[in-house]
Order: sequence, then structure tokens, then C-alpha cells
Amino acid sequence: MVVDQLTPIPERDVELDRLFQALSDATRRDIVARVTAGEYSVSGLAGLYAMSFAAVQKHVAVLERASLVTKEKRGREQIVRGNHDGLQKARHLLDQFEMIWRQRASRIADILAEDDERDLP
Amino acid sequence: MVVDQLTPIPERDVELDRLFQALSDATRRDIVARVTAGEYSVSGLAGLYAMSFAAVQKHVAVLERASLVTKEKRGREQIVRGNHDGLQKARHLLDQFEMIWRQRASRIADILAEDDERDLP
DNA sequence: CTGATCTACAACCATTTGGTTGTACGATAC
DNA sequence: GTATCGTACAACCAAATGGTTGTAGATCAG
Repeated sequence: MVVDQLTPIPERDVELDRLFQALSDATRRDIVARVTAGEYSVSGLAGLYAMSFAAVQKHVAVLERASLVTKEKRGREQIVRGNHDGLQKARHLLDQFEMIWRQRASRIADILAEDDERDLP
Repeated sequence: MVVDQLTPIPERDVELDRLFQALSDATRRDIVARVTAGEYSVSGLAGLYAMSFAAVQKHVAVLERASLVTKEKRGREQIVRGNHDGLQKARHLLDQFEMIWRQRASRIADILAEDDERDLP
């Protein structure tokens, strides 16, 4: 009998840490939405929010480290664009959780089915 | 000409903040996976990780506040279960981003189509 | 060239986070 | 009853976070 191989230390996935941490701030989620729809310079973004340029700059840096956004120099501006890869990685994890949920649901259904069989002659 | 109605203050969605912040830690993601697959008591969970009971207790509390997990008292134990609602809320946001991405993609396709028309007689 | 614009980055500060230990209390086992 | 188990919670600590101001380097406009 193979006992569930318990991993005492959960896989330290720094990439996922950064991804979800990056998405845990409303300003950053807003930036992601905007630069996914179109292009913005950093100062273009900074103009949208009631905070300093440097603060927005930091938010963009957090998003870039999380692969949710890319920066590309164009003249003296830095153009920020949405990065689909990061989004997909986050979606993938949630999809896995969804699968676990469904497996559990179907396992319960199986058990109920077994009970039904027991009831039958 | 209607200039894009800029929302200077991005919608402060504390629920989403908590959701993604809760998912930004590997131990908590592991807990979510486990309690979504089956039931665990808090001390049952605590036995899995190389940290104190109180630390795991805090992680569960964070997950509970984020609606990713529910606790239910059973005897002297506290049973932790996965909460599908929280997961779906997080998935919904990422799906919205995915939609924005696709809209942008199709908008670009439209522009290319217009260019093609110009090329035609 | 000069001045304005866009960006980068350091230094600083208050608050939050993720961990610890210690204490207290209800439920269970003996 | 008493001892033990599972939990809750407070107090504490180091590090990270989210913001600020200030300084300095590129790039563009006139």
C-alpha cells in the first residue's frame, strides 16, 4: 500500500509567490488591465493614480518581476505592455485547484454510488 | 470626442486583495490544495509543515479571511475544508484579464483587416 | 546649448507579514 | 478528578511592503 507521499516542505515556487503577490494590490491589477488592453508609458500610467511617479514605477517593477508585464524602451519613454505568459501561469494554478475540487466531487459521487450498490440485492 | 473615462482611484476591492495575497504563499497554496481534496484538522495540517502550530493556525486564518477555506468545529478539533467560492472569484478576475487580452488581439486583427481593405482596389 | 521630460534609484518611514514563544481554556481520555 | 489534546490569542521580532522625497542621467524640443 502506497501511503500518500506527503511533501513536508511545500514546493517553494517563487514564481507563483511573485505572481499572486503582484495581483494582490488593486493599483497593480488596474495597471495590468490597462496595459493588457493597450500600451502605456510609465509616466502615462503614473498620471492615472493619486500617488507619486516613483510609487507607480515600483508597482510596474513588481509586475515585471512577476512576468505580468514587460517594459520596452522607446526613445526616452519606457513602454509597458501586458505579458500573457504570467497571466496563464496564474490561471493554470487555479485550474489545477479546480481539478482537485472536481476530483473530490466525483470521488464523493463514487462513494455514494457504492452505497447504492450495497442497497441493491 | 469622449476621452477614455479615467478612473483615478482603481476600485479598492479588498476581497480580491485578500484572495491573491492569501495565494502568494507556498505553504498556504499547499494547504488549499490539501483541504480542497479532503478534510484536515488544524493540528493535522500543522503536522505537515516544518513550522509551529501557531504559524499554521495563522495561515489558515488568512485563508479563511480570503474565503478560500472554511473552518467547522467538531469536538475539540477544527475541521478545515476548501471553499469553492473563493477560488471562483480569483478565477473570475483572471478570466476577465484573459477577455481583455482577446479583445485586444481581435482589435489588432480588425486593424490589419482594414489595412488589407486599403490595399485592395 | 538650454530647459523640460521621462526614467532610475537611493534613503527613509510606517505598516504589514510570517514567524516565534508563552499562556489560557474547552473537550476528551483514563 | 487529572492529564492530555486541540485550539485561541497575545506579545514579540526581523523582514518585506507601499508609500514618500530627493538626486542624477538620458533624451527630446526650441
